[in-house]
Amino acid sequence: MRIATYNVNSIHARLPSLQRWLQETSPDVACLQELKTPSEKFPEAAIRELGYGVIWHGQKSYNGVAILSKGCEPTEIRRALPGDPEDLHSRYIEAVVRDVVIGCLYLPNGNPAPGEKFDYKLRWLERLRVHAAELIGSGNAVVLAGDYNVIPTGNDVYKPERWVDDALFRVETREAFGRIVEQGWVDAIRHLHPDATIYTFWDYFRNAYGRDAGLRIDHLLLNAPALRRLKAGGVNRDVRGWEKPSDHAPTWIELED
DNA sequence: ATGTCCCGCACGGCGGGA
Repeated sequence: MRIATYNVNSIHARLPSLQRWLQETSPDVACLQELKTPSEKFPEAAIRELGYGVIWHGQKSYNGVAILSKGCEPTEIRRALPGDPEDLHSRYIEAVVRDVVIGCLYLPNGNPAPGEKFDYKLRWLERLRVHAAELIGSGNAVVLAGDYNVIPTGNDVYKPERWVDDALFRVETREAFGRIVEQGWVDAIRHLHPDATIYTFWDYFRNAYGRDAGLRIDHLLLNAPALRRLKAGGVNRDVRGWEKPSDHAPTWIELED
């Protein structure tokens, strides 16, 4: 069972690339972020034509998340991260696909930091910590996949010294992410490739992809039942080199059925 | 500081977000 996460940076702008990627790699589950569309304009038919069931939670202009599952419908559990009913950003959707609980998340960027946006990011990370604690021991295999907007360590960025004041790499951000991981979650890609340089994002500026000046910010966190089934994982980095790419590349893992 | 892409608004670039 292959599970992928892909920040598309607009589902409409990215539909040709998304279709090509789904056809070429055929993931069983695809978690999408940054749809940038109201729910009613989500291209449901185009997704279903490729053989995927789908649930989504859109928002005009910003954010937006979706879970696609090949050959079946995701069974929705929730479409908001608990803990703040006044937070209306579409940043979280959760479903069961076959026997795996999938949380699809788009964590706030948080820049500029410090500031209100950074405070919101840290509150969101704390809400995720509380919810992750509920999920981890639920008895199911659980995968929390998405754009975390967190660079976990200096090995996950091309020049860490340039990012120390950025909301993606500030100490507060890494510590908040660490408090989630220490519950017993495993960062699947780093677990499989402990010493490799792996990026999932290259910004559109200054030929970042051509220079391989990237960041690793798209993660799949696994609880123990999921980790026991982990076989492989990686990044479809060539997708970042396609015409009209997202600034992120799809990141995937394979679990035993 | 800059760079680029995408959105809405509303048809021409501009502001906001990343």
